[in-house]
Formats: sequence, structure tokens, C-alpha cells
Amino acid sequence: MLQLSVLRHNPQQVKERLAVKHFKEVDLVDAIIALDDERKKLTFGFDETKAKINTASKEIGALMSKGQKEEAEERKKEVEALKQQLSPIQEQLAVVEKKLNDELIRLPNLPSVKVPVGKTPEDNEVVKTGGSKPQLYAGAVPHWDLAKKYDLIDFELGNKLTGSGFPVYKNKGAKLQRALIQYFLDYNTLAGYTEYMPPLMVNAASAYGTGQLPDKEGQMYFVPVDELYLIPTAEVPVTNIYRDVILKEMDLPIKMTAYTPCFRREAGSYGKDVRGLNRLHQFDKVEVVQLVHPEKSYDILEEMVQHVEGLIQSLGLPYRILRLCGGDMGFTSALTYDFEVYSAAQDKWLEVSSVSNFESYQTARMKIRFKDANGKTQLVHSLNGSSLALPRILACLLENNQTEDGIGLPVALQAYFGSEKITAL
RNA sequence: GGAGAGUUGUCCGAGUGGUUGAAGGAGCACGCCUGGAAAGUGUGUAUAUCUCUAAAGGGUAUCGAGGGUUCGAAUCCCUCACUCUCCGCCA
Repeated sequence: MLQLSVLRHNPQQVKERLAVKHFKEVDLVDAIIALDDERKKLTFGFDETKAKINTASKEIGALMSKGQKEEAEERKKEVEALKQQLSPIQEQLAVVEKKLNDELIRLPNLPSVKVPVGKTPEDNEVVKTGGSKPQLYAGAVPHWDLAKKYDLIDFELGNKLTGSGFPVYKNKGAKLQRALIQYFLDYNTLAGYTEYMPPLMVNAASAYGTGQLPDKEGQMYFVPVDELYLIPTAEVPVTNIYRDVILKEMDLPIKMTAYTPCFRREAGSYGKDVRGLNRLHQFDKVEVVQLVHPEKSYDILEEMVQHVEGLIQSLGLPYRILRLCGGDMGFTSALTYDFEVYSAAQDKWLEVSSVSNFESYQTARMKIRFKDANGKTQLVHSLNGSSLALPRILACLLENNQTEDGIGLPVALQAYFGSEKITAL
């Protein structure tokens, strides 16, 4: 969430930044400040009354021990009167505090000044392209046909077992998944990220911490009997590892990586966008997360972008890097770079990674802080990115590398996969 | 799922109604001591919030979470979460 101090110090600037994100209820800023004023007023009254009660109570104790019962009874009556005053204040305070919090979490993160102005994906700024598009042979087909031809993925079987969007990987398809995961994790740990294997379900507090709740409630699978959410990304459990923790400055940066399946309801998706591996309810992803000193977060964002870029380059896929415009970026992000790879047979760009700086938006919710050199506690900044999401990478690898006698694999993967190409059974 | 025990500050650990934000110890920081270090010794060592904001000082809240009893709760009662032990079930 945004910090109240930012709103209070510069409401006008906050509104301007919110407009870049196409956030409509700009008046919310003033409403929140008004609520905070009220909260302060009530808190003052509450504390003052409570202080009187506390003092009187101590005196009662002293009087009792001296045996001055009558005086004590007198004081008790005073306290009783004070408590009468207190309870309405207390009730109002609870209401105001809840309202304040409810409204505050409705504000999205402020976009950084680097965010391009714009509303739709067409307004995203291409900051870099790399690799080259392959020349496909005449009989080239999309990955869903290749998956069938080489018996790598069975979409129909997934429909039978679960439903659409839950493919079954088999044979070399399953092994290639395993190889990709292993390779991605090794690439990340080599760069200093600590590997985690977190739970695949989280409680509401964790989902709230990274911002999935309340904003994306309908996008997560929920298990009502135990009130648990299936994770939509490893970002949720991994970032929450440090929830409510005060770090030492020398602990920073904290670099974490994790492979997990990801579960997304993708309500509202349909049509050719969901064909084959393009959009799934369950998919595999390796994620990187960093918790960093606030002054360094933008440098580290660039570093993470390079890290992911290196991984894509090693796979030999044509790619481009986009800086997302205000209208297309996520609720919690301050600056996001998306990576897209070119899926040759579909002639489409597919998003395979999204690297973002959240500044203190997530850490304010999670209370992830550090003590600086002056002994003051302040919020760290959080960042994360995919490195990488598997299905679309797989789609591109299959489509771009298909030949008449098999599908070639990039050198980086060959040792993990155990052979240079996928051939028909 | 059933029965029992437990959850206190950075850590260990005392505390069953009254100056207890919390004994004692360890750790850590700074100082003294020392040629230097160890030992010894002194001081300090939570978070949030309000007043105020430049700081100091003060108030309030927090002893797993939430509620209740009471003039007063870490201490009593209720609900929930988690941990441990035994039983049951089970990869």
C-alpha cells in the first residue's frame, strides 16, 4: 500500500501519478487524508482518557493497600465515568481505522517517472529487441501440432482429468520441462539467488501481503475448507518469507529464487489466446525475488532485466523488452519490464517474463523493514521477475527450432535434456 | 480426528491480578580498563502510534491473535491459530 506520509506531504503529485495509471477515483486521496485527520483526533482523545484511567487505577491500588477503602471507592466511580466517555470514542476509532485501511489499499502503486504514458498494450515502449526470427521450413506447424506429432503434451487428457488449461506433459515433453526448470534454477543460483521450495498454498495474510488480495481475489483458486489460496506465482510465498521481519542493512540485498507450479483461474480469457500453451490454469515458472535497499532498487531492476535477458539469449530465442505504459502495468508495480519471445509458427509475441520494481508498496503491507546506519527502521524495496515462465518458452522452442527431422535444442539445454534434439518416437 | 502440555523482548528464561515494557542470563553496541586482546566493569539495547515534528520529553497500545471479566490483566474466562507429546489415520 502507499504510505500515508507520501499522501499527506504531496497529495497533488500523488494524484498526478495516479492519473498516469488511469486510476479514476482520484478524490480518494483527499478522502483518505480526511479519514486520517479524524483518526488522529480520535486517537488523541482516546489516549488522553485512557491515561486518566490508568493513573486513577494505580491510585486505587495504592489506597487499597493502605486500607483507605472509602477513598478507593470514590476513585472507582470516577473511573467508571471516564470509561463511559471512552467507549464511544473507541467504537468510532475502530470504524475510522478500518475505513482508512480499506480505502488506502484501493490505491494502486504510483508509477515511476520512467513509465510511458498510455492506456493499452500498443502504448508500451519497446526498449530493446534481440535475437533473430527463424526461417521456418515449408511444413512448419504451431506447437500444439508439434506436441501431438512428437507425443510431448496431451491437452485432451488434461481436459479429461481436470479441465481445459491443465495439460499433461509426457515422454520427452515431460523431460524437457524438468530440464528447463533445472537449468533456470541453476542459472539463478549461480547469480547468487538462494533457492527455495515454498508451499503451493498460502493463507489470506500472505495473499494480502503481495497484493493479490483484495485486488485479484477472483483470479486465485481458493480452498474453502481450509481457507487457503493456490499460489498464482511463487512471488507470493517467497516474498512473504520476510513478512514482519526487520533486517539489518548488511543483510541486503536478499536474493531468492523458486520453482513452483502456478495456478490462475484466468476468468474471462477465451478464443485463440488460450490455444495450446498460450494461456493455462496451471503452469510452471521459476521466479526471482529481491529485497533491497530503497536507494538501489532501480539499479537492481536494471540488473534483473539483464539477468533475465541473458537467460533468454542463452536459449537462442528472438525477444523484445517492453516498458509497460501506465494503463497496462499491474496494480502494485512502480515500473515493469515485460519480456516477449517470438513464436514463429504462430507469428506472435508471447510474454514470458515480467520484471517489476514495487518500491515499498508490498513491503509496507508486509512490514519488511531494515535498520539503517542511523538506527532508524525503514521499508525495503521489493522486486521480482519470472526467469522464466515455461509454457510459452516451450512453445517457442518447439516452433522456432522445428525441422523436417526433429526439433533442435539450444546448447544450454542439451546437457540437462540429455540429447541435442527431440525426434519422433 | 481424540487427549494432554505449551506459545513472554534478538535469544534463553522468570513471572497466577496492582508503578512489570516486563526479573535474571546470553548476545549485540558504545565507554572504562589494557601496549593490544581476553577477562573484568559501566551504560545502552523492541515496535507502532499520538502530542511534536528539528530534537528532546511525555502519553497510548502491544507478553501467539481476537474478544470478555475487573477500578486495574503477561497473570482469570471464552474463541481461534500455531508448536510439542500420546492415540487414531496415512504418502
